[in-house]
Amino acid sequence: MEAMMGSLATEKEWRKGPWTGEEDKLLSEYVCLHGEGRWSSVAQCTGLKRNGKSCRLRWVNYLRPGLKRGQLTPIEVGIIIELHAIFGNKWSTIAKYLPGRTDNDIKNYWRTHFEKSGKSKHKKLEMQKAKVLKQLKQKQQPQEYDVKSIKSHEETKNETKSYETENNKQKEVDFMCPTMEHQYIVPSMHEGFSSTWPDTVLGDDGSWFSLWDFDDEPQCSADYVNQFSESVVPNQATFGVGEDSMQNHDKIFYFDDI
DNA sequence: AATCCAAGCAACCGCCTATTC
DNA sequence: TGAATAGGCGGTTGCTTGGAT
Repeated sequence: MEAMMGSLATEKEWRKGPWTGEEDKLLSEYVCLHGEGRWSSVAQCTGLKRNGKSCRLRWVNYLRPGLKRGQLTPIEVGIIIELHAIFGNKWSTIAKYLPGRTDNDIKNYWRTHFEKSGKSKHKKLEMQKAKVLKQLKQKQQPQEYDVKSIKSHEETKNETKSYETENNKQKEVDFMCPTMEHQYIVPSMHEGFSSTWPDTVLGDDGSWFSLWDFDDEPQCSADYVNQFSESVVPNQATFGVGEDSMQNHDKIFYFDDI
């Protein structure tokens, strides 16, 4: 009876606004003990005055291990552009191909950089996006670079969804540890990439330009290309970083080609 | 130094779907 | 089978910060 009354009272007193360190600690401890899920029980078990949705969001977007902080790398941006052309505003789907980035991160980035126009700083990206979208529409068999493999991957996942929902343990593992497939699809996420590669994206002429207006000329070293190439397995989607750099791949996508 | 403004980000809201009873 | 509940997702809001004037 008391527990019930407490529960009812709690529902009317959900805390909102920024999370404190203490709240983060309580939530993290809860997840460590009970795993992800059962978010509505967090308040009961920990005394947190946060509702289940708020707890889940805080964990997924901020506390979850393995999250990446800081600016998106140019390759991540490229992946987002490509996947957005395929999936539209399916941020959570796109996020699955960018380990360490959340749907919220991607959504915020997209909104900041692509949904606002008129700023010269972003015009090249706008043009690049428009070009990608236009060309993808024109091609019935949009490549070689594998839109198809990504799509079939999603279909396969849908088919196995019922199995996964019956297997919560597996679901948790999938959630915490992106599949190997995903990791191969997004080689840019490998350690060291973001720190060694300048913040550039491919321009209309095939050359790289800086996203953040750095004065330094972007560099596309052979080491980088090799590192990139070696991390890609056959028959997986890959994302081009330059025409000269990756011609040895059977399935490759060049911005220039579309 | 003060003010304004845009970018970035965290968090909330509402809707939809899946699950449970 | 239908209602209730929980979880997931996309859209939106509001706060903070840093740069420009």
